[in-house]
Amino acid sequence: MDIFQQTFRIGEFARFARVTIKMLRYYDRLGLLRPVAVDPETNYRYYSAEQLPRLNRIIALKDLGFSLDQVAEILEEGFTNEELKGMLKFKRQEIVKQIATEQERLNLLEAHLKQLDGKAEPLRYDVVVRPVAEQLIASVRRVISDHSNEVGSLFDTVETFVAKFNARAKLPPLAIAHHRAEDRVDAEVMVPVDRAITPEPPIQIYRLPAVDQMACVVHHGSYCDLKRAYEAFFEWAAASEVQTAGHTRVVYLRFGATEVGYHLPASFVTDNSEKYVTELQFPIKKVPKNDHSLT
Amino acid sequence: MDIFQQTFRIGEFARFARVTIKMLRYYDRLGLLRPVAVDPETNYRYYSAEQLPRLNRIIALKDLGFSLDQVAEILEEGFTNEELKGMLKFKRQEIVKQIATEQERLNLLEAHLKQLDGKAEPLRYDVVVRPVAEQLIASVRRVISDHSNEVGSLFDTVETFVAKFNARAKLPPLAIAHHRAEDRVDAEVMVPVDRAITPEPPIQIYRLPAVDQMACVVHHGSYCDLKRAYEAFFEWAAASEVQTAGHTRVVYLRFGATEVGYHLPASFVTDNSEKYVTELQFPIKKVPKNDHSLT
DNA sequence: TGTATACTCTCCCCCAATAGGAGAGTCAAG
DNA sequence: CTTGACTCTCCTATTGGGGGAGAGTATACA
Repeated sequence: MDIFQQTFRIGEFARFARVTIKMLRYYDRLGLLRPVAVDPETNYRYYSAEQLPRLNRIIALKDLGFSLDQVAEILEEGFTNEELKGMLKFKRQEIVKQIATEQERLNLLEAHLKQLDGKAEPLRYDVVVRPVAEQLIASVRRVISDHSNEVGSLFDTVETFVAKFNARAKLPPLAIAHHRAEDRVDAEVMVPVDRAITPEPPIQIYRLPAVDQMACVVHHGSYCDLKRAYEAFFEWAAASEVQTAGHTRVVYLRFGATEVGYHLPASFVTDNSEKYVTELQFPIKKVPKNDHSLT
Repeated sequence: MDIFQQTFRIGEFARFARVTIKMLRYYDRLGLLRPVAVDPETNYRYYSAEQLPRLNRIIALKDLGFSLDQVAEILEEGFTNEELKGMLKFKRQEIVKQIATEQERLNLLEAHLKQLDGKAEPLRYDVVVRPVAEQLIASVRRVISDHSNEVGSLFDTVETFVAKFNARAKLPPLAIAHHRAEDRVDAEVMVPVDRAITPEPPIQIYRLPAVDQMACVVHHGSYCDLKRAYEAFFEWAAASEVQTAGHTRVVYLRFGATEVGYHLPASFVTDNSEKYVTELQFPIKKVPKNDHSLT
């Protein structure tokens, strides 16, 4: 035994390197840092001081945010400096993105706090931001009286048309108010379809575009109270410093005496309104402003 | 069956809510969101549109960074608004801290990139920042000639003294250069002890303070090359925008013909220097500057 | 009425990077 | 020889689900 091959047992080595024993065993198992010797009888691991630089490199890379798999790869493959720089730059992108999400989360939280401020009772509405996929729809658009039940008959028209082709997709019907003025509203009602069927005026078939950032609020109860949901959204939007970026979609998840996705009955106006479930969807974008958080 | 109790199967409900089926089943298992009905024969889960607000609340809270356990707690316990605000503020602290760590990681990465820049061969040294615990040590301090081997005999003195009390802690010996001028250096050599023994001049016993942010560089090889490790650290420090904040500690992990933690032999100067392992420890602090990333 | 297809169920394993602990064996000192 | 500190392997748990197997179910269509 060369005296220079003198070695440490795992606990001592861990103390010197300021890592835990568990980590050393784990790195051994991964093949990241093998002990210089293992007693075949006792399975005791023996480490040498010369392994400290390698361990330090492992920890340095780990601290930079690389996974242990990636660390292993970097240590094994003899990457050139240029390749390494490429990886670091990629990692940097990831971290920047990560910080952005955290910042976003922080904004959400601040908005929530602001909304809570000065209110005694808990919030009734939760605004959730999610991407919404593109969907193929059949629609009809008309200027109607705001307080009539003409919307119901419009839905009836489209649903009947779609039913003829048996092309109803299992998604809820929705509506958009393109323009609103003095009790008149330019409304478009839409019914999802599962394939492109031939349109027949006034019914159109097209793809309702996907929205990446859609703020959604679910309202439960009569339509009379729907404005509360709108108010809740606008309050949230002000606190979150976002703007609407497109038409609001009103999604009818449950209405009248029927579930969404099925044919509308004539009894649309019977007042079972306390059971209605409606989702408001607002496409949003951030209010442009100077952001000091990232370079 | 009341027609208003009409329900969705899990797939349809998942589509409407834009969550995965797996998530719904998982939330069911956690008791976060139970289906309104489960067929006792088939175990099919049936959901109602009225559950969407609750699901949305779950998702909103999750998006704020709460764990599902916490979400469950918030939903079950009827927290007052004040309590909820407290929790949100606590969460905010956590996120701010999280962002700070990510920012720190980013700085590290930038430093690494800068260091890599313009160099062809891979880096020889890795700087690792870690906390170092307080340790009780026996030390002796003297102004000695820089190139003499007086350090060796100083260690010898202290180790011998400590050995008398059998108080040697299993940690490596270290040294600090308090002042250096023209081939003369005011050096203090230290040997860790595991209990307070009575000092005997010139030997002192005291607690070497803990350092929260210690930049560590391990050097492997002859002491002649140790300056390269210093250079590597200072380069890193410049790129990381940190300053040293205290005396540099030189930790002798392997030296001469002996491992650390044991008695120093007289053969200290025999040239087996290519096997030496030395760690330089630099207490650091961040360079104060305006930080726009956090309010 | 049979069948094809889409849907759902439970159960089990997987992810990353460890931490904690059980139960057994080992080392060093007194 | 004993005692206490150390080490070993193996198992479990963490978070928030994803993937898939194998079996059963609902529904539409012929």
